[in-house]
Amino acid sequence: MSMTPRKVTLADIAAKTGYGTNTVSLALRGSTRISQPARDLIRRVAAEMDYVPNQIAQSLVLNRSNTIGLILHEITNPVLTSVAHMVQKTLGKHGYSVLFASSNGDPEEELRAIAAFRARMVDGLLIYPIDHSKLDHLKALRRNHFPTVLLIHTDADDIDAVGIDERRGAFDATMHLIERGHRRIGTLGPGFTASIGNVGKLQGYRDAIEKAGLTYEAELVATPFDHSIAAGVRAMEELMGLENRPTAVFATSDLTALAALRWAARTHTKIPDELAIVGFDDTDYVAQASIPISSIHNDVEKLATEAVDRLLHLIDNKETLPPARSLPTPGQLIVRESS
Amino acid sequence: MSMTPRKVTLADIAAKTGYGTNTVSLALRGSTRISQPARDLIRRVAAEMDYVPNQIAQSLVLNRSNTIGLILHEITNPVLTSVAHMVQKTLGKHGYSVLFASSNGDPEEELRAIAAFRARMVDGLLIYPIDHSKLDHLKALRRNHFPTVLLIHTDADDIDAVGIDERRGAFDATMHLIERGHRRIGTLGPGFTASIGNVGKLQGYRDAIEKAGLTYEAELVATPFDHSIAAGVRAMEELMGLENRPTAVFATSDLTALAALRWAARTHTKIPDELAIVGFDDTDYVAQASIPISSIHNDVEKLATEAVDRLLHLIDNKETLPPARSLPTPGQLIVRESS
DNA sequence: TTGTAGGCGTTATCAT
DNA sequence: ATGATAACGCCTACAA
Repeated sequence: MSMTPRKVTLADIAAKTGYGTNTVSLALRGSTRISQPARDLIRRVAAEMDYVPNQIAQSLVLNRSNTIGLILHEITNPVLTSVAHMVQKTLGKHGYSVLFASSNGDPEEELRAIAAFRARMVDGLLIYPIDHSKLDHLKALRRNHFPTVLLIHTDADDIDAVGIDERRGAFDATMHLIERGHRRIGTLGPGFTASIGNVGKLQGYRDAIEKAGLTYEAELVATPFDHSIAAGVRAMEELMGLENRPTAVFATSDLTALAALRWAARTHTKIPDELAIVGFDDTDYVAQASIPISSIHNDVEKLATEAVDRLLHLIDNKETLPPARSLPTPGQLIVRESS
Repeated sequence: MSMTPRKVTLADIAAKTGYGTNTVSLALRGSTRISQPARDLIRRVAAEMDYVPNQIAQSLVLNRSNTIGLILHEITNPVLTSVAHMVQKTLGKHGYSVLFASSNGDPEEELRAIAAFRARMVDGLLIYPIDHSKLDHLKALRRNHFPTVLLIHTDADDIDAVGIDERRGAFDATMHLIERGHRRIGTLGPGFTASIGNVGKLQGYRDAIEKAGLTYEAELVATPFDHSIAAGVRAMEELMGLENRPTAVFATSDLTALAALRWAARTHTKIPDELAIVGFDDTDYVAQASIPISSIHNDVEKLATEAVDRLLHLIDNKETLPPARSLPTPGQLIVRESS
């Protein structure tokens, strides 16, 4: 009957060296209060015994877990994937671990994840919320001095946020199409369903349309029923089946941009002459598509490091609670052959 | 000077209700040892005070954190992203949280992540290791009765593993090309660099070549220098610049398959007549490419749930330490126009 | 320079 | 049915 070997604790080292646990604790943390020889001995023995401080015990007494929570509403999105990656990498350098959860577009799951993380004493939260217009539960966190940074852009001034300025990006993309002479421009979700309040891109599209003196028409807004290319193609069919079909389309994600391209290929529609396409996110897939697609490029690395910096700042100043700051990271339109 | 509100504890509820902390603890956990009225009262008060048990304190005393660690060597890979997503979702249902780290292809980082997670008392580890041939540090975890499941397939019999049978998949993909009449078949990394011992796909390719009585030639193995399509195209140029160029190519990832397709488009090479392509992973991107690409499809959901099940089983039986089991999940070749 | 006592929030054991 | 006490592993304050 084998037993799993118990982890070595401060007490074990104390017993072995003859010092008290607290001397050992101080020595390992390099306190000058402990004599040099004692420190050396203790450290050597600790290394020999393969001692690793129990962070759980540390957390309990220090009231700090060196862990932050990352909640994304969907991990399959390549941009959010990159964000997750950069966040973990950056926080790792600062000695933090990352608890990860995906809310799967379900507000209940989002709440559950927040509760679960708080119960685990996370020091702060980075969250890409499901509904960009329902932020009350997150603002409440801030009011309770719980360090929280949203990974979106928001106009709200009572919550910290670092994120892509989707409205602005959508505006730029649409305006670009208008400048290319298009007067009838469709847009392809997803993200347009009413239940999910992420209307930034739709707003930006509308802003551009109206600024150019064109009229916003609901029939020009198509919403794929899921995140597959197939669904995008189907939505595209609807859009292009209109009596007065658009000559250009702003796709709010690269996946839908590829869907538009796919539809064009199947129907032998010339890109960009008969149909212009602009995407969003600028992934490798659209940049290197059979016809390279124009897209809004976002600096994910910068976004992630700024969000992390902000979060760490909030953690270091959770008592004073610095004024909320919303930092939009502007995207940049990359023009390619598709427009 | 505002203070962050201290979290409510068992003691707070005890004070308010007049019971002892221990009675409160039992009542909240529904012990029948506590009278019905007392339980009701305590639960009501706890709810009113918005009590949430401190899992850190629980972890310390129960010697169990209800947290598992997930370490991937690269999160940008769409398959690993799906795995992460499914793992988190499945474990969430079982009440576990997920600590996530990406090792970025650096063995040191992998070790650091493992240490960091153990210090946080994770109950188990799911890991897609960097080097599939250097598993000693992971086998050591198992020997120490630390529940660990690899997310790869391995022939080793002293470590638990649930993962894609890459060798078999590569074999099937290559054999399919052979059956289509190809005699000179190239293969496109990445994953072939010597430093990273993930040679499963290369082995499978070689197995098929040799089984068919063809000869394995090093010049037919091209390795892109990074994970971009551009790098894949460059590697493809090398491959197709050979004096005796291949008529088919097995791309070990969908991204490189797209790169091959891209190269073909640029050089006006007919697919599949002048060049056949088979990819790996079967993402939406290749299925819906301008020419749909054949690929090895893997059931990520099944893989993730089986890995989680296995891990939970190991956690429940960490003392007895059930015999190691390596469960390959076979991929399925989906034939499309590219071959 | 080192040791002792107390506490972080919870659960388990043993009394009452 | 409920309470007191100790323990998990660590850190801080204070005493020696």
